[in-house]
Amino acid sequence: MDRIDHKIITLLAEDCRRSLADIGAGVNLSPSAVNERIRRLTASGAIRRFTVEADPEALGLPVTAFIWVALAPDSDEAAFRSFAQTRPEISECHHVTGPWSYLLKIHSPSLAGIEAFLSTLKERRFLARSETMIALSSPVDPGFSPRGDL
Amino acid sequence: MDRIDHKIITLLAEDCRRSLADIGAGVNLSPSAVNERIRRLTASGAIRRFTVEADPEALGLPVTAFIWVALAPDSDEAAFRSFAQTRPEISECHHVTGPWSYLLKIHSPSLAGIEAFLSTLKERRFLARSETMIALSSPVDPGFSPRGDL
DNA sequence: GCTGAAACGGTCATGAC
DNA sequence: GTCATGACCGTTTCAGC
Repeated sequence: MDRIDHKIITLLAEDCRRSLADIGAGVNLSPSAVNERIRRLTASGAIRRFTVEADPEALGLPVTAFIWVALAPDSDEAAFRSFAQTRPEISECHHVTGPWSYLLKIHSPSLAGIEAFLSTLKERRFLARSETMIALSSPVDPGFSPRGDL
Repeated sequence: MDRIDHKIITLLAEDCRRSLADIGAGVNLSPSAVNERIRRLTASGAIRRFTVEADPEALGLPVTAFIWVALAPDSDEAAFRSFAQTRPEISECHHVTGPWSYLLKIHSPSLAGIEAFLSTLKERRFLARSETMIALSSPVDPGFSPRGDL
């Protein structure tokens, strides 16, 4: 993972469809050398996946919400984590320091969808308490990259 | 934006390097028809960009932090927004409901980097107050897609 | 939106350093 | 071990329908 690998990842992040020749011109390497580096970066996990950033609104998900979750004392934390991984509306789930257990980022078609999601958390007895903040606008946002089939 | 466009975006999100023929097989369309749809989805902004998801740790950014920001009463909010857009360590910036003005997601090489970032916010007189939470682990996280040159 | 042909680009074997 | 060259072949692209 040297400076060249770094540059390659930056170039791919901007546009992962540029040709190996283009990238090679940017890092003074032949297409095949670039290809080999990309193969290694992908194999090592430095590049997780080639994907598209979509506009959540275009996908019918105009509401972005952040939910602070305090897990119920008797809840199964491993179960919560796998729950989070299987719900496509959760685009992020972080175990964080501070008074809350987890921070979730949710994409939803409507506020009613957020309410329904909170109901699900309650039904499954994960929640001790929670706090929800709605994103009004997002000057910087990676958007949405659907995991699974939505 | 019909069901087929939706499916195409989902398939591209999983792996945007699959061939038009592969995608076509998944949606019962010819490669050229798929290509035309992708072109339209990109032109309309439904697909923002073709990119790679990188592992922040591999890029030397093992620390993920969320910073709640309350803007100083006399601060220039437009300036804060463009500041946020130009700082590569900010991977998300959301204007949110609730007691705080903004939520930032930061990738940093170290805790010292977070401290330095907070100092910058103070120096620029953006901050009334802030609260920082460090991500301990992330069961669901899109990772990092470098904007700009880092 | 499909078909078919042409241009392009990714891939891999080979050889140099 | 890493990289460049060049030929092969799958893929994208575009014209015509």
